[in-house]
Amino acid sequence: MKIATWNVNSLNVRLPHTLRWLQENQPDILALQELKLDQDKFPETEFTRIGYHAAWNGQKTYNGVAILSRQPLEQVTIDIPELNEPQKRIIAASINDIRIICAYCVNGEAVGSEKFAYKERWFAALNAYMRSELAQHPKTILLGDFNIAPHDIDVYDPKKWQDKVLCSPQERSWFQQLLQLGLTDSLHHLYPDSAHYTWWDYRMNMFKRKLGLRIDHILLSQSLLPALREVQVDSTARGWERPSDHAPVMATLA
Amino acid sequence: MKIATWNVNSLNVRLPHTLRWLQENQPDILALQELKLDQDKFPETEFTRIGYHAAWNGQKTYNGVAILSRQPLEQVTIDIPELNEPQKRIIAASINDIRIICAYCVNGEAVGSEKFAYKERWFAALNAYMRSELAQHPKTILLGDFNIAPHDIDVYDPKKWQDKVLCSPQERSWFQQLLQLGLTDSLHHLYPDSAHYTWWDYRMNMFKRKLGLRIDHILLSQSLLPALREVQVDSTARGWERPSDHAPVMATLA
DNA sequence: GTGTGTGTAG
DNA sequence: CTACACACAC
Repeated sequence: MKIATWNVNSLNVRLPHTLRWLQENQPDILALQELKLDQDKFPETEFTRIGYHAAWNGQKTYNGVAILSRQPLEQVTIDIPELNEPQKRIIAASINDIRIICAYCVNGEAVGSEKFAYKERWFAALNAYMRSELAQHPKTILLGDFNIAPHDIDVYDPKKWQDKVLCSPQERSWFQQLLQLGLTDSLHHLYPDSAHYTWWDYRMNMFKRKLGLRIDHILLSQSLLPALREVQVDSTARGWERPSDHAPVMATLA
Repeated sequence: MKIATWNVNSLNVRLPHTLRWLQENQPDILALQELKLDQDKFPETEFTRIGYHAAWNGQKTYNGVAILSRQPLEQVTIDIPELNEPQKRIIAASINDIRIICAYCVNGEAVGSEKFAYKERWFAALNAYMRSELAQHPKTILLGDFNIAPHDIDVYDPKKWQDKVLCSPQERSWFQQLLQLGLTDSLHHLYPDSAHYTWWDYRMNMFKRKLGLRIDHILLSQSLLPALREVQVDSTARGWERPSDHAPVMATLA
């Protein structure tokens, strides 16, 4: 089974990219973030036409997440119940016996900012939410844009990024607290010592210069970990015309 | 000699269109309107590279005019001297013994509006300016976007446009007052009874539906009129990708 | 509808 | 650098 995540940074702009990527990579499941389109603007038929079911949690301009799946989506839920907020960052669904949670985590702007304080509260809520999901569903996958680079190996210039947003010790501890619930960072698990970036800033030719961060992740619950075979970042999609600033990440399970 | 006019509606966006049109049509002179770029942003080398001299009167965001010519441009002047205004709507130059005045005339928004009153004042100033130019230069060509459809034949639906801006009796009288200085509307002179549109609103598929207006004109002084051979509107350029809403108009002189 | 500027967000 | 909203012009 192939399961992937991609922050498309506007599905309006990136619909052709998404369709092309699905056709070329044939994942069973694709989690999308930053749709940036309203609930009634989701191009469902474009995906059903090529054999994917879809569930989405849309919002105009900002955020917005979706799950595409070859198999039907069941028990679809949106948002974190405890967290009363208008931002559409979470959608969850069960596909066969696997619980999929697609997340677009808060960016946080800068360490110490108001948005950073919100990021902390948001990750605390995500942690509680995942504790509950894991209790209900032994086979759980949490994937999406975490806006956290968990280790220095995930950063092209760790010194420059030290204590900066996406890389700060606080954020990394929030990420570790998720793992402590019984989740495993699949790419890090397979390749703990190699650099794999998933996001390159649009500015200053960061992609051409291969200067990126790994902030998109696929986290597996313990019962799924033995099935893990491969995790790959498809950076070719970052090189397409008018690309997203993120590349898709795909895990293969036996 | 071939002399043309084109309102490109942003030379930033339409530079490729302009270069392509020059290559394909090889005019001796091309007058451009609505450059929408600042004086220091004009892409001069792009034109010199393909054999055209250029003079321009640039303005950020709005207006802006230029003259391109295979022969050198002399006695270049900008604006209407009498009219103290910041809008860059006029550039004039002498090419051999012909005086070329490129004009982007005021639109006027709606009959009776403040901008319409400005349009009246502006055309009065243009009239005085042209009287002076014609007195100095027997061979004179005034061309550009006049924002006036001189006759009902120049309008796809004269009833609908009756008394509307671009077609009102007042505006048509301002146009006629220009002709009374000794200028001839070259296209109307050759084809007084046929419809030739030069502008189609971007909205409502007006170009596909062939619903346009003739508001871009090439006016010749009396001494040039005997040399007039042909005037053509190149509406194919309006059908290109990401087109200007205006088509180029080209006159051929013996 | 298309363009431009400004502001916000990433 | 890219995307979006809004405002304005045509």
